[in-house]
Amino acid sequence: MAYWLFKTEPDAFSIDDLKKAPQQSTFWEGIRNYQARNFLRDQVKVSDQVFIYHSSCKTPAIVGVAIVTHAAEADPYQFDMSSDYYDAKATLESPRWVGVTIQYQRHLKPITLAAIKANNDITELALKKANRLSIMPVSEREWDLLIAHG
DNA sequence: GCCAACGTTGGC
DNA sequence: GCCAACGTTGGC
Repeated sequence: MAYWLFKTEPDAFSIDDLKKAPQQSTFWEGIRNYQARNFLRDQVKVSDQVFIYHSSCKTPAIVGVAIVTHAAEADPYQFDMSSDYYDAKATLESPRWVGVTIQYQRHLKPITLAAIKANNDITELALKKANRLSIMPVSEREWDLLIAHG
């Protein structure tokens, strides 16, 4: 089992939206970054644990935990010409973009970016750098530290 | 709203 | 395959 951090803009889709969704689940669509795509396609597995992180908002923070309930599938929006996520180079035979399905687990007392940056025990997490990855791995050690901290 | 950091594109 | 120009992300 592995641990991940997924970024989302709460104005677009927040952890509360996830909690309110049917089956408290959602297909995590719209990832259009190759490094993030590769993680989703190759490494994110059912039962992996996911930190939900709110970005581009007043207080950027890890706000809760979700669990992966379905491994990577083609993101249907890449084929939808009316979608912002449409990609003319993607084909049904070889989809370029994928998404996974996650289910809400629980809220956490928000672990703010400021707190993470100030925590000298957290050294590997890509958030520490000016990293714009929307899907990033979290080591088991740092996951446990963050859970205990928050 | 600004802007630094970084990813992507495209000409050569 | 290099790299400049451009676009996007995301914290502040």
